[in-house]
Amino acid sequence: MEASEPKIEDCAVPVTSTIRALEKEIAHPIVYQLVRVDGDGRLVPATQDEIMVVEDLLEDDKCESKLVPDTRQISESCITEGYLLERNSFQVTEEKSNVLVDPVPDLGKIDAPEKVAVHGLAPLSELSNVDQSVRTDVCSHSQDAPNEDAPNEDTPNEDAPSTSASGSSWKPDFSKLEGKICLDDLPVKELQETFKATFGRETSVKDKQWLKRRITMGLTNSCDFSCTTFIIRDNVVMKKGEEQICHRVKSRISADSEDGVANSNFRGSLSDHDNRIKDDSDLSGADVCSSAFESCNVTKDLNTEQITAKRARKPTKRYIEELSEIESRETSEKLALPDKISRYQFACPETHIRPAKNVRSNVRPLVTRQDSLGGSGVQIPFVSRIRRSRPRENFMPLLKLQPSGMDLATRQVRSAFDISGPQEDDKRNNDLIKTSSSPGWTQQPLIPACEKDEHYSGMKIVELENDIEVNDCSEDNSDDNVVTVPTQKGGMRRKHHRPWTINEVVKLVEGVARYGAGRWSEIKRHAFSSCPYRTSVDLKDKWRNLLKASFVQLPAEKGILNSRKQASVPIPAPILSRVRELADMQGQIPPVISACKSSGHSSSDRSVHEARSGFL
DNA sequence: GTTAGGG
DNA sequence: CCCTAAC
Repeated sequence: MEASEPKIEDCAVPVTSTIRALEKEIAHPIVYQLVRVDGDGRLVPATQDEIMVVEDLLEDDKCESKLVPDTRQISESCITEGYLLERNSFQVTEEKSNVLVDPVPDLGKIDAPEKVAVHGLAPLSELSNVDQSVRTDVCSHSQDAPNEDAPNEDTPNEDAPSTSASGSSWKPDFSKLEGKICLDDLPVKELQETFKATFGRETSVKDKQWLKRRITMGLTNSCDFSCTTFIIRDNVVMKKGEEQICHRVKSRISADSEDGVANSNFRGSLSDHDNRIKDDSDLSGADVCSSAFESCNVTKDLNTEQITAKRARKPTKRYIEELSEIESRETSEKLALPDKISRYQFACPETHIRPAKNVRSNVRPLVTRQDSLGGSGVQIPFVSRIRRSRPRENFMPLLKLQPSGMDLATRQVRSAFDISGPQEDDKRNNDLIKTSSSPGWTQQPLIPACEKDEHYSGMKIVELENDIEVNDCSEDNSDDNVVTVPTQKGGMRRKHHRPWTINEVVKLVEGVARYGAGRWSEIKRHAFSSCPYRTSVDLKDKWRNLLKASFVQLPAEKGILNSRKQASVPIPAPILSRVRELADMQGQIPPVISACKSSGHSSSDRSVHEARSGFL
């Protein structure tokens, strides 16, 4: 998708690693450097113009954040740690902590480097080694940091604004973290409190799972927290000393165990992606944190040794859809996406699906994804459950075939009598069948009077048969011209839905008898060479349906045809019997039904292939 | 390209 | 009939 686009930089994913001195008003400005990842992976320092562009973008972004109360929620989905900034003293404002990546370069301005406000976090494994004394310097979330020295633990931010995005002086309050806290044990209210302490804003979310995930993730992603002596394991916040096996635990963020709801869903829908599971033990912080970047080919400098297990199989569309459903369900609780956000999505052009690892961690780096399906290559916010198949290609012929307001049945009836019906190109045989379902008629099905089947001849045939019947048989013998001659429309019209005629059914059944079920190509070649509109898949499908119908109908095997008042073509019972017989021979009989078969056996041996089937 | 199966 | 995974 991406690669197919004529791009200048050969799929380079422009990523900024650092931006320099953009925040003049900040006490301790972040020192970034703006670079662009070149096609070969080199980091190209940004030009002055590019920096200007980014500055503007950041300005916009800041304004935007003020308008959007809960930008952080999005950013959390986008945040990707894994960057160890060069300086050990950096300041991250709320706005700046949002990772805002526009992964799809506007072709019009490819030279402009993509704006990336890097989350000021090193991998947790490293940050946790940071001396606490530098904590406030390292991780203050406030712009002016008035009380950066003493996060007041007695008054846990009761006056903190509900939306901290606009440069509030909120600081995380970890006073609650004295001792162990098991998030699982907390009631919703407590969780909400903890949420507030963690994020500095109120939440009305009652979903415990969601709260726990948010808190865990928030703490894990928080510099402040990681600078403490606490770690998180399995929804339990505990002192580092108490944690024995903390090595990989601290990286697991909130992994499966806590992620009850969502993860179980993932499990269900992902059961075929086995390697997911096996990755379980391999996960490390760097792996988790960098996985998103990894997908973006930015991992060159980052923990590349972790990048090993790749998913072997591409996920199915269904997987993507279900994933989207889960995500949308989660995000729907939070906020409506501002338009701006969509421009800042973090999505990896290389992968329209996220690696499974990302799913498992609660970092949700992809708000949107590349949708290569349907060949559009367009980036869409979510893969909603839209119609999967491509739109009907040639419905114009269909419209032509069904002119005016005449409904199908009427048209068919008319054509049955009126030779000069509008659809002369249609085989009248088709119309014969359809007639049986027409309103005015008794449900007498019209059986093709095939010479070989006396059974059919025994059936009562309605008046109009004689005419049509001939046609039907003619089709049976040499319908090629009729079928193959589509119409004056040019090219063969491939109707998207052409009801199966009895004749075709018979041919199919005979074909199955002759070549065996499953040899659809063979059957198509021989028996349906004159029916180009029946593909082998069609034959298979029809056979499947016949099979089903036959066993449904068999219990009440009247000699009559199914006189159900259905619009579909009723299949004569004898044919169904034969279907069943063939199915029996070919071992296609459902075990349940196989017991009660063999009763109508005799009635079905009328066809030419009866002898064959007999000795078979 | 074909087959099997789900939708 | 469409779509897709597997073969």
